[in-house]
Amino acid sequence: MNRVFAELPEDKQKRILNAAYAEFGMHGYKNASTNRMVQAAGISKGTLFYYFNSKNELFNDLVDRALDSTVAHFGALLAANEPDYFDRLLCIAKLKLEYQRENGEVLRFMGMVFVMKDRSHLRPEVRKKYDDIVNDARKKVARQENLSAFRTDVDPVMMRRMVGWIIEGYEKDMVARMEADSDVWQSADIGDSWQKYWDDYYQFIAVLKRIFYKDNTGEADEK
Amino acid sequence: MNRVFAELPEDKQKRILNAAYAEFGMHGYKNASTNRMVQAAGISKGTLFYYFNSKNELFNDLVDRALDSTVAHFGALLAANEPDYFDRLLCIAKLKLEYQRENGEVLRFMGMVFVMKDRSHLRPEVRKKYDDIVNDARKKVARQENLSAFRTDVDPVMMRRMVGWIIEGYEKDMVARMEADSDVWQSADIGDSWQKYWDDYYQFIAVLKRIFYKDNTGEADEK
DNA sequence: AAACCATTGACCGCAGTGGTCAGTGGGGGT
DNA sequence: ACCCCCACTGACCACTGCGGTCAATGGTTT
Repeated sequence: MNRVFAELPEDKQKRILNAAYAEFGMHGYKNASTNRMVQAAGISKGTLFYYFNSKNELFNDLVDRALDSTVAHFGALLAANEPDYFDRLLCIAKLKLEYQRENGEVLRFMGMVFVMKDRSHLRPEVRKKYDDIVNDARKKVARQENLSAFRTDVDPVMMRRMVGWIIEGYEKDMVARMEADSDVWQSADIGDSWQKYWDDYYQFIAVLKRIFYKDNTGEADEK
Repeated sequence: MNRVFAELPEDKQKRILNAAYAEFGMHGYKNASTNRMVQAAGISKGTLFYYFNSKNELFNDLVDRALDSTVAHFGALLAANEPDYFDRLLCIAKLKLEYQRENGEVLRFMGMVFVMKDRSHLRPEVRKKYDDIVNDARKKVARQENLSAFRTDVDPVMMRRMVGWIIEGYEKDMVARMEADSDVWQSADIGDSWQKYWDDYYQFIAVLKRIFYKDNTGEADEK
């Protein structure tokens, strides 16, 4: 990366990075077009290659930045120790959706990198950094597992998988709803609609507890 | 579609169609390459365009065939009336995975058509046929809804969504496992490993019933 | 005035696209 | 033996879009 880029006004940097994140995130490494990037960023082709010498260098730089950014945002989470399984999921979701709102391109980009089958374009150092971070996170999450409050008539591993699928589905829905409402955000007070989503989510987590924890019968004994 | 193609030996037809299904399914309409298709099918480029006059005609023909094929395979399901919600899901899954095993390319292709945002390449008649079938299926499924056995302490709509996400996740897992085992199938007796998956699935459905139906407490009262 | 340097966009060679068509060769009719 | 038919081939076409380059530009500093 060229020194000049680092000294650019922050908003211009962001415009360029976001355009690149979005393009890679949508089309993957190979099908991402530098032409579309520069058009979206509002700069000329020459400038992009002046800042980053090649498509590959740009890509690796983006991965590196995205890793730093996500670690900075989610790192604290892994240190904290919320004891309840679902409350911990709630924390994760909160951070994730917060990050999604202000940095959606980066998350989609990281998702694409995560499922990318061909990693030959990742520089070894970057690939190592990526693997280290992912493994570290996995280990820390595993250490926090505590399923003692779960109902005992269902295999806990299966239960965790189920919960995972449900959360995934719910979050996908939530993001879709948020994107549908995103034009409203531009003008109206964000706090309100944001709160609405969270009320929904709290209720949703409460349902999960009622279903998967042991001290609730199928019949309504609370509401 | 050329008359000559219809008079081809069935296996040659299938080889060509499957190659095309796979290519479109993997890369979408625009990025699908007729070159890769003919290579995978083991025919020459000229032949493909002799059978189907253009990429677009081929695509529409594939959609049309896929619709007929899936309707033939799943049509009976919508008429039948398995009263239990989960057992009905089980029927669906059984048909789906059966179809998947012998016709995986078609399912992936249909999935791609289903999520395709740009439908400008679908001929109007084919688009209409597609929409009619999808809407018809939706209506019939909705008519069969009967949630009276579900626990009453959770919103039934939310519950149905959760079940949908779980099933989706489980099936994705199952397909992945099946693909990992697919080399085994080639030689060993298929019946056995196939049965293994179904035992798993039955158990999985039993768990869902235990969790989402009302007359089970959180503690083990059956196993 | 001169040197500097961030920025531009026309341009390059290339890879891969959907589609074409003169040519080929085996089978059947005469 | 002949020829005609026609399914089939693959070299070829015009074209698009790619990653990447570089002479030219123009504002700023010396």
